[in-house]
Amino acid sequence: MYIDDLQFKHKFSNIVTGKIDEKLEFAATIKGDPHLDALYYEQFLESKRDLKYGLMMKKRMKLPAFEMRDEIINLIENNQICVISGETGCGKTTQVAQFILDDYLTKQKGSTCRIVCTQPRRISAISIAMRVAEERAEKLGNSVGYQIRLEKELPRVKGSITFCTTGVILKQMESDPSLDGVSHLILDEIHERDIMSDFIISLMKTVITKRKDLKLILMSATLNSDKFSKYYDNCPKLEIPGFTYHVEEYYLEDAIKHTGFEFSLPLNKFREKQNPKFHFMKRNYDKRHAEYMRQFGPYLRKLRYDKRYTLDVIQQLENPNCEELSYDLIVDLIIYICHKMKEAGAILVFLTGYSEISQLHNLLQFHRNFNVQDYLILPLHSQMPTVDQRQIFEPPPPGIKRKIILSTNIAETSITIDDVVYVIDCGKHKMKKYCPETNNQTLLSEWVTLANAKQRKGRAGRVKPGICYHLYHRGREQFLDSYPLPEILRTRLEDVILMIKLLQLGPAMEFLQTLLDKPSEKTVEVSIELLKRMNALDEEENLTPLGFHLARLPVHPQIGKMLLLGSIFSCLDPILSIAASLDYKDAFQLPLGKTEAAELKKDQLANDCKSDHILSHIALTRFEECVTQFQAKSFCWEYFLSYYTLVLQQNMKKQFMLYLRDMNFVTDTDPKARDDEEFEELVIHPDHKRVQLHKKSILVTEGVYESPFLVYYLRLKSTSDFIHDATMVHPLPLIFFGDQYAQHIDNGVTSISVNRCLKFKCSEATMMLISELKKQMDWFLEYKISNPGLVDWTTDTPDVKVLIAVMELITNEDTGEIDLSAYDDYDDNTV
DNA sequence: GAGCACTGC
Repeated sequence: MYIDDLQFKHKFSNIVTGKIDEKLEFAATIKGDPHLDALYYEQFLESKRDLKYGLMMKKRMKLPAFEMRDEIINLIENNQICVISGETGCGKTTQVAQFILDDYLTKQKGSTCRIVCTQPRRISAISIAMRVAEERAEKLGNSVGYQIRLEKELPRVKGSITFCTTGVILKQMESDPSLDGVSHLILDEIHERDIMSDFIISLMKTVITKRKDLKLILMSATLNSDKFSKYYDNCPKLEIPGFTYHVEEYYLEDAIKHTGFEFSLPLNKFREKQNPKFHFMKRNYDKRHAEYMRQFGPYLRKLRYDKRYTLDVIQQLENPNCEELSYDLIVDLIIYICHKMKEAGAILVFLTGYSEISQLHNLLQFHRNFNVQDYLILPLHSQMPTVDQRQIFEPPPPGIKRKIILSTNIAETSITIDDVVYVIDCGKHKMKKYCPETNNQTLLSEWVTLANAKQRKGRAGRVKPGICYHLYHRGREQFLDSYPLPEILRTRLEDVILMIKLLQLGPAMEFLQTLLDKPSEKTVEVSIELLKRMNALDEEENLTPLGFHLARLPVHPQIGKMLLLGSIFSCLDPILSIAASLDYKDAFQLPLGKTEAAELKKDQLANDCKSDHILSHIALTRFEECVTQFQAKSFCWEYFLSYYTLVLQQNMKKQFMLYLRDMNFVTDTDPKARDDEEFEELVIHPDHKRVQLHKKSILVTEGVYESPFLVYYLRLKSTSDFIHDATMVHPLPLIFFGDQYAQHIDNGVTSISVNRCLKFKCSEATMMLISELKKQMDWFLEYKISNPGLVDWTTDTPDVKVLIAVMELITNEDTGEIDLSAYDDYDDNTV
């Protein structure tokens, strides 16, 4: 049996080590269909006579893009690749694809036109598709459609436009890299520089050499469109002027001038209290002050010379703390706008995160110069329940003077509120970063870039002229970066590397060098190392059978491996829930001012399971058990859960089952069909660092741990080094599912170690037993992964016996049959 | 003792 296995693996590696070029050789050119051409032409003429079409056309004609219609069509027709740039409001996203399609339809060659337009976000893919269908006086599913993960409304195959997320088209290209049948690929919003866009831009460089009849249209904001044109050998570029209303831009100096705000003197509280630390604080302050003046002295001197601001204002700016987030200043500004500014419209305040929103919300609630009843204050954060509410988009109810939205950068691109006329930009945002040298992920607040500031300002000018306050002074501006660091330079690359391998693009490093911005060699090395350690790549960096499965699954590789093991061990249902929750997002919400109640309900739901992972499964199971939508919504309301997140998690589980069935790991797509017992098993990330359990984990309140070990998925440094999700585990699962297994005999004492950092004392007999079982289990798992198929638990074969023995051993650990105790000096990563 | 934002046939 195991000899077959080796042969299989050998054959397998031949399948996946080809080159993408060979696949692309078979790329076919698109053939026309005269019958369809005529039919689509007739239908097009028909829809043009529709009253609604005419009405929509009047609006479309006002868009700047419309005036450049012929230029755009000619540019695309005469070039295989081009860049179209334009600011928000120019209409490029809704019009360019329609120009192309209408041109084909009119020339009676509609059957040869199939446009795919990618969007970075799910919501935009749907809403743009709906808008475009409306403009064409059609329903979705005729000439316009969309596709996002787990949701689609596809248009007719020929003569159509499909709006999809970049991830969807990339996933399709894994099996169809030549984009068979697609005539135009439009990559929209590429200036955002998300990983998917960067990746597809590079991938297309190879594809277009073999698909000469495929047109590639790159669409970006004007600011950095040159970069894309240069990347494609200076391909032609067209700029569409934007259309937004003028937004008056103010800075910190103006905010101080308008409100008369004074910052508290930095050392006051220490002086008052005769604090013994005063001298230390003073030295510290003096140093910061000197540094600040070195940087901004010239600017402040210029201000004095200009006389545009009073000396009082300039003195405020000389305080090195003046650019630090001041809630009092923001409150004063909001009051100033509410009392002094006549123009109706909502106020949008950009803050960095949850606690800032919460604090400002509190201050406004109880401020004596601010009559809360007159205003509608809405916090906006991805984990607050308000994101699912329509209130945010609707005009304030009668009797309410203004809508005031306190938001994170979610309102910068993802959520658009049309009636905003005033923007207050705190000048900072939080950003996730990865440091390969320390293998740390961080989430810290930092200065925004000029591109962010511009985008925030633009949010005030969507319906009429607006006003934007940036809470840093003009002197700061020259020190701000132009653009945010592209996402590909800020993350680990395991999934990107697996994609490179599945697409047969050669050595990972070589391909990554061809990207618009190249990730550091160290990051690539660290990621390849992890994939090798997981046994997803072999020593020559080829996909192993396991790697092949992981590359195809639409989840991060570690979560994919968990899914495969879950199916082999027949405990899929909880594993599917955990995978959906970890890979997508936690469904628990954080309602402002009700966090304690939310925590209590969470604990109640957890029912002492000592696992955030099992808790996510409980939440989803209880949700799935609800019979009616009303029940489901009440359940969510009671436990502060997001209905939409749970629906998506539920659908993800179904999707995972389909994948596992196609890979032959299961035969039935009912997740509970073969679950034998409840036991979970997770990927282990050992580290020698001291870490803290994040407060959102239910284990935080747990006083006594039966076991000193936790497994986790996400570790992120913010105010401290936090583990965000955890499950208490006993030593044996760690030994069986951890890697780098080794045995030791030191001075006659036998022990077992895993992950090079956890060492367990045990008797020699135990060691021999575990070692033999582990060896056999690993063989069997590798075999099952190379030759997927159901494990037949009813048979008596040695393999099944091994699995059953392991499962019994693991689940009965607390019976104390086995002597196993942790070495103290090795348990560094326990919490 | 605490939670930027996205995304996958």
